[in-house]
Amino acid sequence: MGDNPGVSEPTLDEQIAAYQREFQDLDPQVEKIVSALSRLNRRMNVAYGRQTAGLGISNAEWEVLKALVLSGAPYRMGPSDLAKRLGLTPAAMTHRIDRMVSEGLVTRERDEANRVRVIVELTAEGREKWLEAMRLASGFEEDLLQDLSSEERNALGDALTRLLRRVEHAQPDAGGRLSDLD
Amino acid sequence: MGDNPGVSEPTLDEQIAAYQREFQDLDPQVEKIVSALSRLNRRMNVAYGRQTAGLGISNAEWEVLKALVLSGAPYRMGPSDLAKRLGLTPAAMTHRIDRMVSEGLVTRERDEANRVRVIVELTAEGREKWLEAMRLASGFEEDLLQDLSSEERNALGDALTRLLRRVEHAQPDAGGRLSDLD
DNA sequence: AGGCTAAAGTTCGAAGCTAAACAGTACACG
DNA sequence: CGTGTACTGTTTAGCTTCGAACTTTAGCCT
Repeated sequence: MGDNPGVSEPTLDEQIAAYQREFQDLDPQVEKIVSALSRLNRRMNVAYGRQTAGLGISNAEWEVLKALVLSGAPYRMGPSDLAKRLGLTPAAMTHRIDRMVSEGLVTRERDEANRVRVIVELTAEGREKWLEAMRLASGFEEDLLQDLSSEERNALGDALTRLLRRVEHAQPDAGGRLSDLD
Repeated sequence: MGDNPGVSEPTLDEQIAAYQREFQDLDPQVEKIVSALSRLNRRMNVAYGRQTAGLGISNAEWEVLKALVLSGAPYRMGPSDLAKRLGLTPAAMTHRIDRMVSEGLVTRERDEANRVRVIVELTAEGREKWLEAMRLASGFEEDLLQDLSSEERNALGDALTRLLRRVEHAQPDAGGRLSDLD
């Protein structure tokens, strides 16, 4: 009895057809773009998750490593800045840092110049982990775009940045804590 | 003291420049696409979240409504099928359905033909909520793509579906519960 | 039939997150 | 100076999720 095809993974086109059946005022061209975007992003996150898991770090930890590396040498940030950057509450950041300190990926110390602040700093091991993850990720990304010519890549990048600009302008970040990592 | 620009929201280009500084083997064209994809997706999810919140439902609930509507009339699915569709464990599904039943969005009843199974069915109110959310979402999406010509939209949709096909082939869904909604 | 295996859904305990209350520190201003 | 105000990071309580054990039912196999 078990097999029930079509439930767990409808094709993109099937899905769009279903949407049109249920909601006529839908531009299939628009919906195709939006659905593909969403789906693509999710698959990619799964792929990243597997790669980082293979290195013994979680996706969450990888995000912290990325933020620290992107901040540039000497790879230091305060917990609140990290939290803003990752789109988390400071509370969540506290726990994440706890974990990462105990795993030797970062250190945490008080800022002697301003004793309210805490400095989270990447360790050599953390940097190494980031590098390994980065190698895997960039390989995967290169692979993903393999079918697109350089012109197509340019056009794609251009279209996406235009969409991004639009969504960023349209929404003045009312909530406060919206920006986050990629 | 407070203001610390550049920490909470680096420009896409700034970010890519930083990546290149730290990791030379990186194709900026590729990274631009990937970063824009990720960022764009996140902003869109935030926007969806606000819209559904305005309707009194959570993003999580909206996903369930979408899955049910997409399944077609009579808008019924089992909890496990829903869970697979949304990429959740059955345990999480149980609780979500509890909530939605108590809010009148769906009903839950045993399948008399096969008493192991449970049937989750959309209520009229649930369908109405879906419709309202859909109207908002499609308006937002139309707005988002406003700057792109029809040719550009076609090219974008085409490029994205090609990427999607590639990522779906490259990863044979080894984990089992990977597919989910958009 | 009688029992074995498989599957659906729920329940239980642990992990991670959020929002809100709570400290501790620095700076401004009377 | 000393007090008020703002800001940083941690703690606490509640919610959602996951992984795994458990219950109930269905179908198979001698």
